[in-house]
Amino acid sequence: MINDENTPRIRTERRDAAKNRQLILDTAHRLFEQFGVEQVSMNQIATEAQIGPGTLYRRYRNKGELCQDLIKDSVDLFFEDIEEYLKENGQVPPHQKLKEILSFFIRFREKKAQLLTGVEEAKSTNPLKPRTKSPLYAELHQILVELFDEMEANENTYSQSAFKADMVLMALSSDSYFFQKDVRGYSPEEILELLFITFIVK
Amino acid sequence: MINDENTPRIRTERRDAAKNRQLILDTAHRLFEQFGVEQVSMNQIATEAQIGPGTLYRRYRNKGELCQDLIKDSVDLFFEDIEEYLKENGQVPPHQKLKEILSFFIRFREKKAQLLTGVEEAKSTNPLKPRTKSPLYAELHQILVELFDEMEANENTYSQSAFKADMVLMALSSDSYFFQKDVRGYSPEEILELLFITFIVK
DNA sequence: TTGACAAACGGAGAGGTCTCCATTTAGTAT
DNA sequence: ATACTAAATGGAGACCTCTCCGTTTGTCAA
Repeated sequence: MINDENTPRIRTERRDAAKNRQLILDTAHRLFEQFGVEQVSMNQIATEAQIGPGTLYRRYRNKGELCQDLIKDSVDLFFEDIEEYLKENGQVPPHQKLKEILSFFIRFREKKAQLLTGVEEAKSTNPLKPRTKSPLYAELHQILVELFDEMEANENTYSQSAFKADMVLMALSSDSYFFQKDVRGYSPEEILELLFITFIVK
Repeated sequence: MINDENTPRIRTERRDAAKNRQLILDTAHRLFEQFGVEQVSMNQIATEAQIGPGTLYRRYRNKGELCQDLIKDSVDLFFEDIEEYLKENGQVPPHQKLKEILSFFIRFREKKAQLLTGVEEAKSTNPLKPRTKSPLYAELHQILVELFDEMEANENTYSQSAFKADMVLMALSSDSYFFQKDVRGYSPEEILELLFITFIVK
């Protein structure tokens, strides 16, 4: 039974730091609301919050991390919904569970479009793999893989669950999803259906 | 029989402009070669070429467009290869032609990795859809759609060729492709095989 | 209380993208 | 040759991201 944290000393966050964190979060939330995530710069947030840029960047290395923090609670709720659905529907065929979860995610994506896009564009400073770092991606990937595995349980084909899960999530990235909506003109429901046909049903 | 251009007057490019264009191209090529596309800024190119930033930006709105111009010839050759292959193999089953073309593209992608990534990151300034604008994307999409249609010719399922083509190209975008290589650890051949299994064979 | 010190802070500044516009210049018509 | 004009130029400057580092400030132990 190991302690939750075994680092020598858990220095609690200083009071002024905590206050500033909340100030940043509030300011960002307000500015994002008012001008849209895309239009607001880190600079602007720092200025509006009356803190130095250094202070802002020491806490969030880029706007993506800030968005990540702003959306954290919603993400937690999202996964709770999924867990609950899966727990209550263990006997439902996996392809149906898969579809339902994609539907969950599409709704989530629609509701949190701007912040989610903000999170995904954290590529700056980062040498590679922006999406991997996001816990959202990793956790969702894990869930999809398990469902794909469940689907293939009887077949003896070479497992491509991980790859298929990556493809599905790729298809639901801001980039691809809004391309399908805005350029190809599909509705969220049509996109769900196309994903289902393409990746799930045989 | 309409003339190739029916605009009132085709002002030919001024000599100094043409010279500058070549100067920019040469300078960019050299710097890209030396430091890598990613590491070279528009600023640096302008400075090195001894022209003002304004001059550079009036010709190429961003680094993506510059990369696009630098890679143009290779892209033309790439499509010539494809056309030739398709012309000579009209009777080959479509799924095989598809695989071959994906293989072509993967080789192309490997050879021109940096510039291709540079092209895809032209999202700045642009409100949306970076990939649509690229003629590479559009033309390749068209070819894939035709082959998917050919495959589905006998089946009477709801056509999803356009969507599938988008998904395949998404999977072969820098973002996804190098994620699969660097994080998932797949080789180009394995990626080709996974794409084939996922999108092409029934 | 009072150091001591790590954490937090702020802002100067390096370097980037991109625009604007006064000025220069290549072609063209006279 | 000369004048005209639209294209091309370049650099100042607005605004951005991000780092570095000297200074300030909570926190804790003595």
